[in-house]
Amino acid sequence: MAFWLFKADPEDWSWEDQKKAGTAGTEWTGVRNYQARNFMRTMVVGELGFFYHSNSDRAIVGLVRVMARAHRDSTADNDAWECVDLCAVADVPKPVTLAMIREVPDLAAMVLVQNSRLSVQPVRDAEWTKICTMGHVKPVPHA
DNA sequence: GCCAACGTTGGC
DNA sequence: GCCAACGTTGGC
Repeated sequence: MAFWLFKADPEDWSWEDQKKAGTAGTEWTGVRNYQARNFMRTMVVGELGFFYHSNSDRAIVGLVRVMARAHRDSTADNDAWECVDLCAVADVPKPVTLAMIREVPDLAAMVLVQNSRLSVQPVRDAEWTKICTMGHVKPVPHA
């Protein structure tokens, strides 16, 4: 099971919006980048990801779970673009900011740090564990 | 609001 | 297939 990170501009789609959307899963629409799409294609139902607020917040604020494998993005005007379905699983009680992440040498290799432009990205196991600790996240079982 | 980094487009 | 020009993202 792999871990992921999903970026959202909170002005477009915030963690509050994700939580209000319920537990059935909502389409993670709008990705128009092949690298990000390809990562979504490899996702499996049950995998977990961080929900990251870009722009004004710049922090990991929640955990999400993959509820459906990649399928056509209904908001796209061609078949090239796909999305997975996600649902909110848990709050990060103490949001982990980008600034905090940058201060931790063990997290310097994170895609979040290395490539700020990629909106869907993998997270290494050790990075996942470290950030969960920093955020006071209670252990969430893999579904 | 600025700008660096990156991805995409299109001319050749 | 290369690369310059352009648009977008996102950190600051």
